[in-house]
Amino acid sequence: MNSSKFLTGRGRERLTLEEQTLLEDSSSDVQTVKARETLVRRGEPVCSSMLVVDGFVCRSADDHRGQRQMVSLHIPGDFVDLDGFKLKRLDYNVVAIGAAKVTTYNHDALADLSEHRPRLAESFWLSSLLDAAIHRAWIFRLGRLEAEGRTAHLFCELHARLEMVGLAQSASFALPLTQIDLGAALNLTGVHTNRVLRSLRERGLLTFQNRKVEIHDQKALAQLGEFDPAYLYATDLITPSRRPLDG
Amino acid sequence: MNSSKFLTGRGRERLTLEEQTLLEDSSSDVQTVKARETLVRRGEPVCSSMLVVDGFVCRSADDHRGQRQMVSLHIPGDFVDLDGFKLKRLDYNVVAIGAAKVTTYNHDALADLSEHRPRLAESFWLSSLLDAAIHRAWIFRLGRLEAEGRTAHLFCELHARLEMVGLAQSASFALPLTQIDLGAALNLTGVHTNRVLRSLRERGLLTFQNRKVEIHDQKALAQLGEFDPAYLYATDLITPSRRPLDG
DNA sequence: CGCGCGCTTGATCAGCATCAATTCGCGTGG
DNA sequence: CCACGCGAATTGATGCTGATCAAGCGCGCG
Repeated sequence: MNSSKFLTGRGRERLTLEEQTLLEDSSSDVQTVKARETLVRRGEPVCSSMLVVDGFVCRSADDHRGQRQMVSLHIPGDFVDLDGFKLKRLDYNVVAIGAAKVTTYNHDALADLSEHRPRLAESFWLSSLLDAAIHRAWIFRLGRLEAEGRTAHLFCELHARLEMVGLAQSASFALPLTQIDLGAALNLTGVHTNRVLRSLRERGLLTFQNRKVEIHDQKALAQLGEFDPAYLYATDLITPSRRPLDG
Repeated sequence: MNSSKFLTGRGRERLTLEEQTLLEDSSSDVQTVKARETLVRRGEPVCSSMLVVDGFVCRSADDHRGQRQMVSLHIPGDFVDLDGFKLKRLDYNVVAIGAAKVTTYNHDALADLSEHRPRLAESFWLSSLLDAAIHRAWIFRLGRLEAEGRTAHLFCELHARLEMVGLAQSASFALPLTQIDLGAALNLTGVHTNRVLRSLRERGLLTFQNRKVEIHDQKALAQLGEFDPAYLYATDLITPSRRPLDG
């Protein structure tokens, strides 16, 4: 595997090779974490931030009865808790979904980098802005779509995001979530998630089996989920049409 | 009214007076906008960002049937669309709620400021991070709480945020939302919002009448809404216990 | 003074939760 | 090699939360 691979994503393609290398050199060795492992607990002070190298990691919050709400889902190339760099503690738990690989960046190193390399600081900010945009899409999804639409929308988002970092072959991708995990993201019970998936399968839109998604009718799926990928700012990020603070 | 008043909020109390003045000098004159006015439309290119000076402004996204989902609600001192500075277009509509006053910051001016004043750039980033944290609370609220809890949680959040900028007298504050607006934030119909408000009133928790909220039992309200204000990072922001990048 | 918007209340309906039971796949140990 | 155990998937029956439909009320404003 190309060693610079875990630096792509979230607009970091726009950094110069030197900047990418500088960033990568500040990261720790790659650590492998187990499925369902809680990596950081809500409220704890943090002094480093985590980048997903392989697999999926989510942020979640628990209600009074211990029920989990997934508040975001991160793919390779995503920082999971970059906000900890500025806020020094997290308002969510960080939990691995399936086995995953991560690297960590010490906050001292990040402070050093962002002080001397404004473009790196800028890319951190950009990453946070994309996070927020994705959060807004999740709010929209929970609020305005019903079960099938929510599910369709999430699959469209994941497909689009994975495609941006080269992890989706045309219309299929690996997704190591259980149906209950999916429900925790979509605010559905496991039982109902199962029924929705069956419906989507029977309608010829997609299959989700053996931790693998195959999208059979992307257009219909996007329509059902009212999915408009504009909020992922894909073209803006990958094509550096106009660089900020720089000619 | 103190002219520096509209600079407080979102951690900008931590800036030096000089930095606050510098920022304020970059803003346009205060503009008054009408109730329900759409200030920026989703997808349009933007070249300035807006700070709320007085009143309330929300971000919203519409579904296929034109139904609005409010994705965030901004109070005086909040930037509404600072992400437009980096992303150059918005993934949401900006809509005034009730009459409001705003100032705008030209993106060129912001670029200039953040280039020469890293602490200002940092405060912009921090503001984005708080936005994201609030988004996550909204996701949690929509996902894990039912109607009464959602409503309680939102009122707790608004009370806490308004208190941070000195706009809540102990347990009451102005809130120029209709019940339908509230429903658009909470994902409830106007009819059900009305029933929930009645229930909360009858239980002695709060009243919301004549665009004014009075909280009668804050503790019970917080418990019903499972509200933990940690995600607002209030103490961290107002008490500069440890300044980043600076002694 | 009447029109419209927001608030209020009642009746019915639908989406999804909940409860319950069975099956399937897979790793583990006898 | 097979019995066992456990988590995940699947399916059926029933109930609750909140949507929808409908109607009346209060009040500010043109």
